[in-house]
Amino acid sequence: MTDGNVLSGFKPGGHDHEACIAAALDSVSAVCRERGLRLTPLRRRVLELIWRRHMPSGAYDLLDALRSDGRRADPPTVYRALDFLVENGFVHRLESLSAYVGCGGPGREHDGQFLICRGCGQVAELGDPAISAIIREKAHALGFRAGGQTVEVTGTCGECRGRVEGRHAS
Amino acid sequence: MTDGNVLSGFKPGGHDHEACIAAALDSVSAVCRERGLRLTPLRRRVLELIWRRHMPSGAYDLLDALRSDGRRADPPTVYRALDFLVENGFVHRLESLSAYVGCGGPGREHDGQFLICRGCGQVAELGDPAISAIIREKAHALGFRAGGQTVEVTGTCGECRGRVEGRHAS
DNA sequence: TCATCAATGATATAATATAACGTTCGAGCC
DNA sequence: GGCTCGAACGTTATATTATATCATTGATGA
Repeated sequence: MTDGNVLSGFKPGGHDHEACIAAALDSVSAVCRERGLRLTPLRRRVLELIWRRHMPSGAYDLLDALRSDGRRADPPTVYRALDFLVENGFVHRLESLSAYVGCGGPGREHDGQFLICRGCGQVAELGDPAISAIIREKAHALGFRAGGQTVEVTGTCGECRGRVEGRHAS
Repeated sequence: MTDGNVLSGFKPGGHDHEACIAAALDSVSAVCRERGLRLTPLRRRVLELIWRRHMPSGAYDLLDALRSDGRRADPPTVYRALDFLVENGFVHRLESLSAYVGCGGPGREHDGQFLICRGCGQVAELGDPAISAIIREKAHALGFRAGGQTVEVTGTCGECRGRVEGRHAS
């Protein structure tokens, strides 16, 4: 019973992370070319840093990382890059964490739904139309016209639960 | 096609706001008595302020209001009261606004879903089990055990849409 | 070449939130 | 009543997240 709505899953330790970063950058790069958006070196670098950590990044974490590059950077620098990335759907902001993650389906219109693991800190992104639709419908029934949806679920991912249960099991 | 899952709707201008505040306070008061929780004057006052504004309140708005009471207050004062109110389900925090609203179904276990009107700033709260359930199920299908859900929808309420459409209509 | 506008640099400050420690207050017990 | 204890609150300081503003740079097209 798998479904096709997982935009980005929990990553087991061993996945090819460099390839995964490269694929994300290429994909965003292609969308920018199509749409005439400017993926400047700064924006590209911020996007890369977000993918590289592979877990929600705070704006000030990114700022520190930019400074480690040797680049002078202040808060507006990183916030402007984030604004660009979020507005264009390349990165999502997790409201409940004040943090940012790469979008698993950049260029595709969707409301993201996020599963945030309390154990490992990783996040999975769903782009499940059934969830969006039921929320939109229930809102509509109240006369409310829905725009953007924020759906964030905290809990425990399979891998983390496995670890804990393994430790506690008889 | 109404349903019973609206915990707190958009309030038309003319509703009896004093009664609505009083009812909320009484209800929380009763739950505290049942559970042996201490609804101290400060906590009660913060809760009342939240209901009185009837729209999401920032912590520093509440702080200013407490100071207007003549009371000395600093950030930890209001944050501690909010912690108590949120932990016990008397108030919800809207992550996307960093603001707080009164819970429409205090004492009842539920994941709240919030409709946030961009026009009037008011918020409606749903406690819709179908929404919670589908999110929990989709998460479960990925091996994720869901804890708390944050569901916040921005959009336009019926009343505000009516106003805008009225103005623009032929 | 120059005009223009988007992007970035740079400084300052706003808005939200918590850490740490001291003081008061109230409930239960003697 | 007086004690003890812990929760609530007071108080100071600081951390974290975000934006306003104006100057500068740099790419693009007239």
